[in-house]
This record gives sequence, structure tokens and C-alpha cells, in this order.
Amino acid sequence: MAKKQKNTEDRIILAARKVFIAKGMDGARMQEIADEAQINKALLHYYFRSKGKLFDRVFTETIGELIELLNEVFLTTNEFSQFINHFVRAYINLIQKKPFIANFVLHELNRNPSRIVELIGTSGLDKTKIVTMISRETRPLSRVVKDPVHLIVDILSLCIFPFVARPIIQGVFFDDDHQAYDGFISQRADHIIELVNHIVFENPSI
Amino acid sequence: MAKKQKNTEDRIILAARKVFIAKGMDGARMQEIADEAQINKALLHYYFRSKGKLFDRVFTETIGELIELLNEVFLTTNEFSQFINHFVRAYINLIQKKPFIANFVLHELNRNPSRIVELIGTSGLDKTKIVTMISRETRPLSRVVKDPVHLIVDILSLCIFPFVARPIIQGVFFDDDHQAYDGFISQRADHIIELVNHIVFENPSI
DNA sequence: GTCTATAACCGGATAGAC
DNA sequence: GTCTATCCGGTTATAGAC
Repeated sequence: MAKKQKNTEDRIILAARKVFIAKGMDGARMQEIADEAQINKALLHYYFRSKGKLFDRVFTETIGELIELLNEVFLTTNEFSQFINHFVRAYINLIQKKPFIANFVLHELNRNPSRIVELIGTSGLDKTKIVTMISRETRPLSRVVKDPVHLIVDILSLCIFPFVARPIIQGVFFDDDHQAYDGFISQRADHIIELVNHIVFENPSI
Repeated sequence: MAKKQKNTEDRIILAARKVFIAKGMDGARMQEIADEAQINKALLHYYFRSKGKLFDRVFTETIGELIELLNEVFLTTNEFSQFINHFVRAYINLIQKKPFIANFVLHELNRNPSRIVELIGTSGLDKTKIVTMISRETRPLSRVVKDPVHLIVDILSLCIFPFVARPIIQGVFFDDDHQAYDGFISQRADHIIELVNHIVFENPSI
């Protein structure tokens, strides 16, 4: 059979994730989640006491995937030029596969700002290591990058924003042609890597 | 008197904008808007038939301000190096004054993607002009910028993302010290301008 | 135009049978 | 575990007095 019949809890999580990501916590409806999971509302409450609890579960899991990826990249990379490559490709690759994750996170960032920061805090992600790495490698090299945090924010911005603002950019610059935009996105990693290398190493070897 | 007593409609719009921006369309409550405007719920419906209509009004006006600003920058600038300066400073300045605008727009982008694109389309904003300007000025100069649209997206990303992701960045890299983050933001325009000049003009005059 | 009171509705949560 | 039926609180929207 094409559609594997998973257990109910997994189906709920999957359905909830889809609806919450599309509509946000406030916009989502338990009925819609139930329909999506092909069960009824009551069962949702049987598995997860409340909408809030269900949302928490979905949200934590989703964020967890992002953090896990970051940790992997951080742990397996010690050299900065490598790091740019790994990080940008891994990040864009992830968002490309699950394009609504970024929106989801930003969306819920308003409702509960401290939540994500806590999750990141307890994840063992070592921000000092990365800041140190960047400042060690860039300070002697670049005129442009005076503060490693600016560089980090630059990279994150360049990677993430094209996804969260996709409808606007696609509509304005690509006549709403989503294939054209997919093409644009797939060039994006190379473009960012080249750009970052250029500003960090002034005259990069192309 | 310090607080000028505006007419009711304006007070409603102002209150609605505040609440909608903070909570989004779904999270907002008519009661809260009424309280904020110091009137009662019934009057909201007297002026604007429904919550949806009130939201539409607020949203269109808010987007309108953004587009107006962009148009101003586009119309008053013909040279690219000037343009980078004008655009980045004007944009960051606007978001700094009204930091939730960007979030508001992105938030509602999911609910109604075509909406903003339509608004931009009818605003007379000439995207061809800007694309042409960039490709004319950058093609002979830069190895990094192969496609003007990438450059535009780069600039937008660098300007806007630090605001929409503020809670995360502030929490992770600034120990949630909002003054420190304000300082970071205020360096941002200079940093972006320097960065963009560097990638466009290879060896910029500092 | 502005208010109070209330209708109408919607959606999360529960009861209880199977 | 899963279902149907129902409750109940909250929210939008309206009626009607002033």
C-alpha cells in the first residue's frame, strides 16, 4: 500500500504539525487537525490533554530538528572556511525540504519569545565556540567584518530570509512563477558562500 | 493637554493597528481593541462592519506606508552607490521606529500570500527600473554579483532579518540585553552598506 | 454616535457508550 | 482506543435605548 498506516499518535503529530505550521497556534483548529489525521476531535484530547499541549509538543519537536542540525554542523567543523560551506548548505538544504519551518518559528517567536531561547539554551549549543572561531579567523583577514556577530547574523539573514519572504519576492521579481523561484533558491547557497568568502577573505580563490 | 483627542475612527485605527500587530489577525480580540481605543465593542462594528474589514483596513494602510517609502527612495535615486545608502538607511530607520511592521507583514504573508503582491503591483513601484539600474552598474564591476535579483534579496535580507529574528539573536548572542541589541542594530546600517559596497565594487573606498 | 444588553456562533473540552 | 453527542466559555456581531 502506498500510504503506510502509522499509529494514531504519530498521525496526530503529523497532522498537527501540518496545520500548526500553516495556520499558527491561534489560527489552527482542532477539527482541522482531526480531519487531517482522519480521526475525531475527542481523540485529540485523549492523546494530548489540550490544544496548548499538542502545540507545545509539535513546536518543541520542530525546533529540536533545527537545533540538532546546527549542533551537528558546529561539532563536525573546526575550520572557518569549511564551516561557512557546511553551515550554509546544511541550513538551506533543510529549509528547502521543509520550507515552512522558518516561518513557523518566526511566527511563534512573538507569542513566546523566551521559549525558543530556552530551548536553544538547554540544547548544548555552544555559541562561544563559534564566536571565538569566527573572530580568530576573520580579525587578521577582513576589513569588512569588525564584529563576528554581524557576520553570523549576515549569514543567517541571507539563508533564511529568502524563504520567509518567498511570496513577496516570488510575486514581485518572478511574476509568481514558483519554478523560477525554485531555480533562484537553488543558486542561493553558492551565491551566499561566494559572497561570505569574498567579504571575509577579501580576495577569495574562486 | 498631552493626549490630543482625535476623532473616534482614527482612535480605532490606531488601537487596532497596535493590537493586530502585536497579536496577529487570529490572536487579536475586538474587546482589546475597544479597550485600547477607550470605546466599547459595539462601536467597532458601527465603524467597520466586521473584524475582517477592520483588519483589512489596518493591513492595507500599514503595507502602504512601507511601499510609499520604497517608492520615494526609488524615485529620488538614479545612481546605484547612492541608492544603496538611501535604501538601507531609510529601510532600517523605518523598521527601527516601527519594529513590528516587518513581523506583521511576514505573519500575514501566510494567511494571504497574494494580497501583498497585489498591493505592490498596484502601487506603481517599478521593479524593472531598479533591476536595470543594478545590472547596468554591477555587471562590469563585480565578480560576486552575477544576478541583480540576488543582490536585491541580499540587501533586503540583511536589513530586515535582524528585526524579525530579534528575540532569538538577542537571547542567544546578547544574553537578552535589549540595550546591547539596540547598539548592535544601530551599527547595522553602516555594516550593511560597507558589505554591499565591498561585494559590488570589489575594492571600495572606505 | 455612543452606550448596555444580548443574540448567535464557534471551538475547545468532556461524558459516556461501545 | 475510538466514537457520538453535548457542554460551556469566549468572541463576534446585532438590537435597541439614549
